[in-house]
Amino acid sequence: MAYWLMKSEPDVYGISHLEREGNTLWDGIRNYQARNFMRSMAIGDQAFFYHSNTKPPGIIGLMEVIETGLIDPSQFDPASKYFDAASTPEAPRWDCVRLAYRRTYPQLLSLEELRSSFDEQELPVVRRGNRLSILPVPEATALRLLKLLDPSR
DNA sequence: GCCAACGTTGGC
DNA sequence: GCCAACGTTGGC
Repeated sequence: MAYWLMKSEPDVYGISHLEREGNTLWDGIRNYQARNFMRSMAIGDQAFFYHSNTKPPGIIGLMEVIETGLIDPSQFDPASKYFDAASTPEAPRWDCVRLAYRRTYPQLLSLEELRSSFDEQELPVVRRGNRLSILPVPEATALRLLKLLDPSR
């Protein structure tokens, strides 16, 4: 079982949306590196939900991968901002996974706090200018994160 | 609003 | 294949 960090802007799609829906298709990823990380996900993997472009940014919740290898339908929808005219149903370019809501933490663990606890090797999201919206989290880092997020467990 | 850190595109 | 121009993400 692997751990991941996945960013989303709470104004667009935040942890409260996911809590309401129960699970969601993580679509709209249009970066090959991020897509390849999704391709390497397995059912049961845990993903930290990171609120980006907000004040303050940071980890707010936990999700679980419940389906993999799904074709991203938004690439074929001309009305979608994620429409990709170069992608065909015969050879889809973008795929995604389905994530289930697991929990919302009582307090957001801010980027500033993350920087004081982890270096760039342990948690790449702390690197200045890191734009990748999906990142792997090494197990040792994940276990420390879980403890920081919920000391009672 | 600024800018760092990329990724993408297209001319050559 | 190189690289300049441009676009995007996202922190500050």
